[in-house]
Amino acid sequence: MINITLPDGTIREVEAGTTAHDIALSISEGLARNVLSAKVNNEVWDSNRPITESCDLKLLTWNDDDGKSTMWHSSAHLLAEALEALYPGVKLGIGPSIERGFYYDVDFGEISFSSDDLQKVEEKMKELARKKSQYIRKDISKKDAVAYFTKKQDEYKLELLEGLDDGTITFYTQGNFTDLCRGPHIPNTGTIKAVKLLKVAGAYWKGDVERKQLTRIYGISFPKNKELIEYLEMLEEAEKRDHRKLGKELELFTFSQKVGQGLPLWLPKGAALREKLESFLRKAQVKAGYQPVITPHIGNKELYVCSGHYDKYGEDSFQPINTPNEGEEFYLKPMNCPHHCEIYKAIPRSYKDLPIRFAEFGTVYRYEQSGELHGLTRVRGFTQDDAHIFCRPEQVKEEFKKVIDLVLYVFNALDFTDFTAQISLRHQTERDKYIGSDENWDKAEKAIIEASAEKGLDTVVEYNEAAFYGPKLDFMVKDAIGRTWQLGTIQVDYNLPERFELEYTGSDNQDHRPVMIHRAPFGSLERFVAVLIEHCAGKFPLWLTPDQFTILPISERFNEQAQNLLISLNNYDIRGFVDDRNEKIGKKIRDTELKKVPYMLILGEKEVESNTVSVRKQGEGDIGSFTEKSFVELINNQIEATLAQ
RNA sequence: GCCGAUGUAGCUCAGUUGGCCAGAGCAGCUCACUUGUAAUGAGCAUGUCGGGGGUUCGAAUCCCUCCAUCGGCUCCA
Repeated sequence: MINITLPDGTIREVEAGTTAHDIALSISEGLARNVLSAKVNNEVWDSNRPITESCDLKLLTWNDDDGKSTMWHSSAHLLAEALEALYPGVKLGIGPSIERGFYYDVDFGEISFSSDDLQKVEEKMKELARKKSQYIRKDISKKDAVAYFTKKQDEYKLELLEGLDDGTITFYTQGNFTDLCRGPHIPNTGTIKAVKLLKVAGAYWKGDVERKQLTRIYGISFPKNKELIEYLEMLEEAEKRDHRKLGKELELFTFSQKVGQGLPLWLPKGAALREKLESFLRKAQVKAGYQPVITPHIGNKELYVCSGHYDKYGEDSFQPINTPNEGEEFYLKPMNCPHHCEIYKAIPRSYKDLPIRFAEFGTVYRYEQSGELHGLTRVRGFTQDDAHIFCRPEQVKEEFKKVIDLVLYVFNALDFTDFTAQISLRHQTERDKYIGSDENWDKAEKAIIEASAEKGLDTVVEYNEAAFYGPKLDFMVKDAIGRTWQLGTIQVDYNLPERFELEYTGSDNQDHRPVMIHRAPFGSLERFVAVLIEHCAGKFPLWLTPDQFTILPISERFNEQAQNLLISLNNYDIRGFVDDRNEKIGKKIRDTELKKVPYMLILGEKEVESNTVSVRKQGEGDIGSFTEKSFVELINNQIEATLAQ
């Protein structure tokens, strides 16, 4: 007999060889039906794999991430089975589950496979799923495994086998398909009730640019069709919110082939939005003790040789700018920090001066690969809300806390309420790949962890995710439809102070090296605006939106009064315009609704006589008549409520 | 950069067995109406059919090439 400890602490004494499925069945039949896999001592197992020793056991269903992964991994196998049935002779790479769904990498040989073919494969998968074929696990010797795939002429699986030790190899079979796989899998294909193949893409074998490119087929599956429909609706919603689409519709930004790939052009409304964001942060930064600095868009090659960026990225940068002076080369600035280091060096610094915080909305240029460019989220010229804090090692924690406050203030004002902070630390054992003393690293890592805890952040710690020059804290933000974006970042840097030989005079009258902190609450304005657009579906917070109201005269007769009202409202520092087109009021309202302008002020005979305006709220409708003053109050109160704290 | 797909008016899209001056809706312009809470009506105009080259009597349509965009891969200081 062995003891199985369940998550609630209860212990079940059962015979060795009992399966997780048996345990589930002893609890309820419904549970047993829903169990996809099980966690045995923290390792995910097939639910029908015999348990031979006492252990902790957690049954996994669709509600567990590990349960979902099991299902998706099994779906990948089902995809492979369908592909083999339809395209005999295809060679298979790997087919894992991913964050949302699964994929399989396939070598179709001479056959060209495109998205038009997905439907057919999907149908085959559904047909195979209905057979409820069991996923059967089998231990196999390396020799037999190699023999199997040699016969099948699948060089990819053979290559995978090379990296595996004899005695650890398992095969899984369902229906007519057998795959090299460590598992685990769901009990049978019948659980896969709904499946959708989403896209086809190229992917390098083993992620290596030098290797062959395989065809990757992405898909997702669910235990209920309803969930698939909901998922597809979510994708549709994401498409509607796409910042590239909304950016065009709302006239925020554009791109021009003539100007160049990946170089965004901000239209007046987009520029207004962005300036609003900048001045918002600028104000907050002044309060937090930052000093604005300004640096040029290019820098001498020597600057980047000193910073180390030339060595690392020189080849992949925009090509150098040459001057009539032979041998003189300038580069478009890819980073602001080297410039800021030189500002730090311009004046001798005392320990009493620290921390020093230099802030700049610095536009930088990076030659991103053409295939990487994507709307505003990945561009070749962008503006960072950059700042560098130079401080003493013992000040790192306090500075971190201040930066966290600033980031939280920004997120709150923009309605990003759901986020976690990722603390990226060194690899736990391999320490030689980092620059800086162990002592300083320990100090900084401890400072980040403590600062995050003291600020009550919801954190996850990731080892081996630190930059080579220091640990960092990244903010992972969930948007309105559940997608995660990495926005703000705070990074400790020991490298640049070293390379630029930055110093300050300590109380001991000796020279000391300051610690540098890079931080950017937005990251880049371009990327941030993109995320913001998708988060709020183009309906920006009132304080930020380019046009807060539109004045809609009932007929041309009231255009003049409308203009006067506009001038008057502009005096209160609120923004809007008059729709003086010769159109019916219904048409003007419709157009304004579609432009997502928050307030519409309707002005006709009634209003002129009573010296009021009728106010209509976007998405809600008529909210009654207001005097000019009460409307201004309405707007200002709403803005204050968002920005206060 | 790589694999695959796409590129027709400002926008969304129709138009391929190669063949009359390349089409529609919306937006735009003109005129009429002077309008009361999500589309007033009539009329007008709109294109190097992504660029270049080729095949052909004839190309938006077929071929080559370049560019851009989209989906991924790789990359992301």
